Amino acid sequence: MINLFKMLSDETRLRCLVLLSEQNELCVCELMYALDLPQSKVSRHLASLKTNGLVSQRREEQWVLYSINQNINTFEQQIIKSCVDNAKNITVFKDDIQRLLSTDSRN
Amino acid sequence: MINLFKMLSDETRLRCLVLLSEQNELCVCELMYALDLPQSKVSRHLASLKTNGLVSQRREEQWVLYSINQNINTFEQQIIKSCVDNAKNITVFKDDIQRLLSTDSRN
DNA sequence: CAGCCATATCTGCTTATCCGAATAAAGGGT
DNA sequence: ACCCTTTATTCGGATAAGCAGATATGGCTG
Repeated sequence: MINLFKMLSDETRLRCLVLLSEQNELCVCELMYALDLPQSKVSRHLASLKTNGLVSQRREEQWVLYSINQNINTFEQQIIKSCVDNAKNITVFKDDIQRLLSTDSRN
Repeated sequence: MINLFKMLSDETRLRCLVLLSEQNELCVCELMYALDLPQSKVSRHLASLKTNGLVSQRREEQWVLYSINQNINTFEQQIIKSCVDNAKNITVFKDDIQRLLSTDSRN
């Protein structure tokens, strides 16, 4: 539990998780674009989400696609779902999704 | 959200919240006893839970009784409930409750 | 009012977390 | 082989968080 909450207590990671929950799979550059954050920051936080088992990655050509790990336990699912629901009322998260959908940010 | 998760990402605070969820009201010395932790640690973490609006306190004679703040929002309620449910499967938390109930730790 | 108990806070310290900038690695296309 | 794009990692520094032990505060009791 502690580790899950540590992962959720950083804004960058929370925003990544919310976007990934909405979108199945996203590459780092799409997340960078949607979050409007520098590459090293996004990549670093995705790495820690992966280390803690919350996301998984697969490579497709030059991109690395991240998604919510399908093997997370019920508790983790519950909490993340609550976050995603709650995020719908919060400007930051709504803006992220707006930006994500606004253009094709993967080149 | 971030603040809630920061509060939940420390073991001492999480254990306090779980105990308080089960027991309505507890004074610091009961929590110290149940958690088997030094007074300053328990008090410090209760203070930060209070600062972040998760618990409230009232004084009764020589004791200060803490309880889950009744004004927390739906999201916070949801998350804390999930924690309490999940804690039922985890040894640390079960032991805390055992110790709490084992004697009258308030003098 | 002195002493006791419960609790809060301060002090000095250690460790964890986060950051941007720079560099490395890995694949694709020419 | 070389360059370009995408992503990962390393580095040094800044800030935050956590701790134990000591001290302070505040109510109660004799």
